Amino acid sequence: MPIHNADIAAIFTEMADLLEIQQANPFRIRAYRNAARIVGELGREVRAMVERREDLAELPGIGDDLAAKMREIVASGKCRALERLKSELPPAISELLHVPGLGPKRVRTLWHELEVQTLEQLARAARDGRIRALPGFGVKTEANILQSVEAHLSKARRLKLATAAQYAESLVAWLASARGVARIEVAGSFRRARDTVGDLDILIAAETGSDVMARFVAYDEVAQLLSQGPTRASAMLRSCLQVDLRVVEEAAYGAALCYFTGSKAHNIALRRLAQERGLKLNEYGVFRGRSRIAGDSEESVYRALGLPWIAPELREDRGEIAAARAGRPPQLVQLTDLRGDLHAHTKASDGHHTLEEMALAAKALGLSYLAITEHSRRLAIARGLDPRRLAEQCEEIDRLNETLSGIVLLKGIEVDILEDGSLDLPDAALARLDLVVGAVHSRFDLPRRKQTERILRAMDNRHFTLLAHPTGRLIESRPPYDVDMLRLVRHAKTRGCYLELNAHPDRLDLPDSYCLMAKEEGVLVAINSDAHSREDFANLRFGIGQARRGWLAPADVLNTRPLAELRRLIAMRR
DNA sequence: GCCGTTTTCGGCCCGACTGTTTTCAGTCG
Repeated sequence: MPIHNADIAAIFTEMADLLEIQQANPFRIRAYRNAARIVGELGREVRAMVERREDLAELPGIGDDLAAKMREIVASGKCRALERLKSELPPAISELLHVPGLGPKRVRTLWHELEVQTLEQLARAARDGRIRALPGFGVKTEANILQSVEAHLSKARRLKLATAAQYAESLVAWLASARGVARIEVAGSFRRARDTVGDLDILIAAETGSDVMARFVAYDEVAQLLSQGPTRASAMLRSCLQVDLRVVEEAAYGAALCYFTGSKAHNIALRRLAQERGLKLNEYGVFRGRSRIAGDSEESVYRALGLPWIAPELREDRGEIAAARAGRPPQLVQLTDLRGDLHAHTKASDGHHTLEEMALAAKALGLSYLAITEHSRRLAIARGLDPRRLAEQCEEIDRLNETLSGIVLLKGIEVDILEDGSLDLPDAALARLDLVVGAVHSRFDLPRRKQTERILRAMDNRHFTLLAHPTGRLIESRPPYDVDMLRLVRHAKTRGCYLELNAHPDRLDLPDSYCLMAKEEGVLVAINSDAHSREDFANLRFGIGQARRGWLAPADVLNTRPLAELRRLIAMRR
């Protein structure tokens, strides 16, 4: 069985959970959690690194011990240390840790005193009223546990970023009109533009006497108030989205924004930096002794730590602090840097608007070119084009371009990459297009080597310009197909073609770590809407968010180029 | 378990809220 990074990360996470219940050294536990995160976010396959005999211990946060465990897992699929831990503890007990309100101490007590080892046993013990008698527990805790378990069994999932944005924007509008609110922002993973969001962290700067907390409680989408203090409150919305609200004074707003934006790993690294400088960093500011030396703005906080401001999308402790420290923080691409969009559909296939409607919508967004890329004939369900219909559309585009001003339509196609790596339309049909976007829409189940070679072969076609949604993932619903992305990226480099970052909120594909890989390998990425309607161009902002998470600068993005340069970049390989 | 121009040992981030307590432990972010 080939071992993927996610498998290794899962093993380390489980070890951390079990060690936590065993009340092991907390820093040892953190080392495992840290390692799980590092491996999970690593752009490269650990398996390949092992095969190439690279030194895993060179990864920050990975030492000799964890490197050896990773090699063991790659070689055998197992980790003896985990097997040993599992033999010392009930098999399913780590599930209990994931119940809100239960940490290692309580799980341990439940296990030792009541022999509770599974979620079902936990629910039964709560219903029987046996939990309230335990030391440190009470009637209320018991009721909370029961409710949490039942909610947990019905599983609240993470929301896609675009979905969370809808809930966030209406709640923010409601809160912003409260008395005495000076500033308000959604922090957390939402601000970092993660592709999914577990909860909303809303930060507010307000005068004393503001009624914002009361207004929050009165919000009509609040289903349940989970906790409420003078400065902090949590609620579950009817949409099953949890919202954490925090109110601070303006002088602390920057420090609090920094704190609640995270990530946790980034915050820990910042605090460590503060400590090195003899300072203390918390959500109220940067302190030297008892005096606050920074905190009203994020810039002031970073400055006090000797750093330039770091964009939220970078704050994952993936080297951004070192880069900032060295005076080389990446200049990140912005929505306004985009000059065009290289992937869109019209009524001709499965889109909803006409060529002209799409062109005018793109122009209204400030774009100066738009590639029309319908599906090809193989995708019959989307009314994919055959050579004849494609030729007709090309003529229509030529005619339309004569009347349009301020926007140029490019002739393209989203051609299916067939199972053998050939393209779904003959070369003669592709040759007259401005660009060819290739995409995998079938046989997601091919083994890694075959899937990789399929796409490599497609890139070998001299008309191939751009690989659409390169991993094929659908967020929260379909995993990526198994493919060697590094080989794809390097092949794209040698063949002079490019990768897409599909901005559709269900895709956000390339994922951030592969954006970084493309950047490092010198392959340009096109941030495309894959619009099927006029409204879909708005999704470009989510693509930009993912690109920024992947450290992409304007120069790393294909469609920041003016049209003439874009044509030159596309033509180079032909 | 990791890490290191102060260190190969001894550190490792910090505060709010809840529920259970009579001053604080546990959990969470």
